[in-house]
Amino acid sequence: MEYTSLVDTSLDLNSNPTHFLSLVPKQEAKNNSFIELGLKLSPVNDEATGALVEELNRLSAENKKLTEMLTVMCENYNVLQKQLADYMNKNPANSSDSNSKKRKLEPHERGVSESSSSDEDSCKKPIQEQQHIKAKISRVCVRTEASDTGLLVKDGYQWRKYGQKVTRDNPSPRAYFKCSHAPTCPVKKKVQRSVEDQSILVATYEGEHNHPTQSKQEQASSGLNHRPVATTTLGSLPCSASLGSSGPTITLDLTTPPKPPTIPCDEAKVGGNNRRIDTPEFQKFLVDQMASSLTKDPSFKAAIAAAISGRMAQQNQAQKW
DNA sequence: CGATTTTGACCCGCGC
DNA sequence: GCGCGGGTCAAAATCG
Repeated sequence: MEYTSLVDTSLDLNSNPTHFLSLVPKQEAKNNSFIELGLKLSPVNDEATGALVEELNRLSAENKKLTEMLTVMCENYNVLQKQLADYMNKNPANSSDSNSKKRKLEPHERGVSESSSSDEDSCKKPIQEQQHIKAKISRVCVRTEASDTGLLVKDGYQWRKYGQKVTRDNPSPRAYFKCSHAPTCPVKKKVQRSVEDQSILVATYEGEHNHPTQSKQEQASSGLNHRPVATTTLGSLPCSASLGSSGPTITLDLTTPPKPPTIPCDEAKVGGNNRRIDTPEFQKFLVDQMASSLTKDPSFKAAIAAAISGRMAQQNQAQKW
């Protein structure tokens, strides 16, 4: 059992669209709802911006409370894990299967599974240290066309591929990239297709960029890979987020049109509390978690900015026609 | 012709 | 100590 399964915050951003739309006047929400995500791409309306800042502050406070709740959950998880270990010791026959399949974990898997231990630790570690770790490694999942075999995840930065390997646990090759925008930039990126779903590219970023991203024009011209994000209203994008010690994982579905929220029953339970994911309180938490995850990750911000500006350019073109 | 990608070789940490 | 596997290097190939 992985820690992340207990705090799986996977959600469709569209799960509660009214929450987003209620923050700004309808007309503006239609065109500028991405502002909730901290992407100040165009100065629209000072009043609306002020209201949003206020809303963000309120959500930050809520987020703090929820972080405390998460800490409690971590402790509960530790207790459960100990109980499981005891049970496994008493019933070795049941555990033989997992023992026989001893294997080295993928780095990104390690990131997730280590989240069990490191998140355990993180419950005790100072918050500053946790944030330091989270700033160093982040993961972004991008859904692509199944037929698309490329390993390119454009995110507003310029990358130079320096290696490719086929790893043991995943038949798809893993590509290694270095940031080539600035020679001194220490950031590295690993991109590999997900074992479970070949259409999902998992990009793992290590380090932080010590330079600004590409210019808006460059981003717009490069666009997002595979398929441009087909909407400026990010709130309707099929998207999910999950927590891990290696930082938040964002999954963007760039291939499917926005769908109504569909949350599997078993995913709708959180931890042992059987808390429903569709409660307003929990959805608020998820949305807040999403927003903070997105705004924390500069690469993701750049990717969204590129996608949005690209889309806006498309719309401008369409209007001219 | 410079930048980028490809790919085999090498290095190094880890488990046995 | 040895083998395995992930990560990196660097020469050759390719691209624009």
